[in-house]
Amino acid sequence: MGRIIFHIDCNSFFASCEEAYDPSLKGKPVVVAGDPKERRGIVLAANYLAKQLGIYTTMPLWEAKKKCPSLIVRKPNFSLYRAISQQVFERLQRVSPLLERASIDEGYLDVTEMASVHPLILAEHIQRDLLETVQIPISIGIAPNKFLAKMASEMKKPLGITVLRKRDVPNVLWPLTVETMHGVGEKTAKKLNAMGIATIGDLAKANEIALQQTLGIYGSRLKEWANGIDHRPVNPEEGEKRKSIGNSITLPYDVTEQRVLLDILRQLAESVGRRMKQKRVVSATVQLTIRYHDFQTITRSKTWDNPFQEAEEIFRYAAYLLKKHWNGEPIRLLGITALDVFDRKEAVKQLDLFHYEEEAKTEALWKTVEKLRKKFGGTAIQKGAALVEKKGEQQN
DNA sequence: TCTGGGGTCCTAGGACCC
DNA sequence: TCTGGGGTCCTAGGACCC
Repeated sequence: MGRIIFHIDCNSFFASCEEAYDPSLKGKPVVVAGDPKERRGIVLAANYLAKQLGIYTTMPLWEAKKKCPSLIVRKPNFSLYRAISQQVFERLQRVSPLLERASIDEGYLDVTEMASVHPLILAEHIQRDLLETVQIPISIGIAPNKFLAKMASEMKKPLGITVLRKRDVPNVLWPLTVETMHGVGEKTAKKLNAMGIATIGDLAKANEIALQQTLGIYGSRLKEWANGIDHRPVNPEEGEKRKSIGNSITLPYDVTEQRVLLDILRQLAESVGRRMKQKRVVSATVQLTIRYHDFQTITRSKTWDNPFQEAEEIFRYAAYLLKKHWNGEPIRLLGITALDVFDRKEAVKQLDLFHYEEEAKTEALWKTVEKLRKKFGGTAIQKGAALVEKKGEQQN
C-alpha cells in the first residue's frame, strides 16, 4: 500500500516569527537581515509583501532598501525562532509521532495510518491550528513520498495545500526546469544543461550511465526522483540526532592580528562547548574553518584520542589548527565545528570497553606466554613477561 | 557597498591492518 | 625476493539546503 506523506513548510519563517512577536508589522514589507556595518547585511528572510517587491533571501540589504525605501528591517533573533519552531513541532507531534524534523522550519509527517481522516481535511486542520495558536503560516505538500511532498509544498505559497500524486508527475513535474528541482543547485544544473537536460522530464528519461559519469551515485538518485520514486522513510530519530555542532562568524573587518583571532576562537569555543553540554554530547574531532579576505575558504580538522566537551579543550585544539594552517593572510570568517558528536553516555561506555579490551589483550598475551613456556621454557618467558609489564605501564 | 550562519551527505586519497 | 585485495579510519573539499 502507498504511503501518505505531508511536507510542512513554514512560509518565510524568520519574518513570520517577527510578525508573530510584533503584530504591528503585519501589512508592512519586512525583512530579517544582519548589520551591513558588520558586513552581515544580507536578507535572511523576507515576508510576502517584501517578496512581491522583488526582494529575496541572500539579496544584499542595500539593494533591498533601494527596491523598497520603507522596508522594515529586523536583526535576526535566533532564540525567538528556535522557541517558535519548538512550539510548531510540538503541535505537529500531537497529530502524529511519525514526524521528522528536516530543519528549523520544515518537517515530514507520515499520516498513512490515519486513514480515518481525509488527508485534505487533516492538512487544513493543521494549517489553521498553527496559524491560530502560534501565528505561523505554513504550506503543506501531500504525496506518496518525501521528494514529491517537498516539491508539492513549494507549489503554492503562502498557506497552500497541494496534492501531488505519482500519476501527476509527467504533467506537473516534467515541464519544470531542473533548476526548480529539490536537490539540484547551481553547479548540478549547469552540468545537466551541458548534457542537454533542461527539464525534469529530460532528467527522468536521461541515460543513467551518462548521469552517473557526471554526477556519481547522485545522478541515479536524481533520475529516480524525477520519475517520482523515493523510498526514504520518515524517520523521527533522524531529525533529532546531531552529527556536528559548530559556530562561525564573519568578522566586522579582515583580521591579521593573531591575538584578536585567538580571542574570537575562544568565544566560538565557549559557544560550541555550551551547546555540546546542552545536548549532552561529546566529540573527538575539531574542525577549523578559515575564510580569507578573498573569500577563499579552507577547513582543517584533527581527531584526538579522547572525546572532549570543555570549551578550554576545544579552544586549545582550534588554536593548534589555526597556528598550523593559517597562511598569515587577512581573515574574513572564523568557525569551529565539533564533528561526529555522540552521546556522553556512549563515551563512558566506550572508555569502559577500551579498558576491557586492553585487559583482554593483556590476558591473551599471558596465555601466549604460558604456551611459549610450555613449549620452550626459559628466555621466551622473560621476554613475554617484559612485554606484559610494559603494557601495564602504558595503561597506567 | 558583493557574498550569513547553521547544517548534511558524498567523494577521494592515503595510512594502516589483516 | 616479491608484493593481493578488502575494510576502516582520517582528512579535505565540494555540493546542496534552509
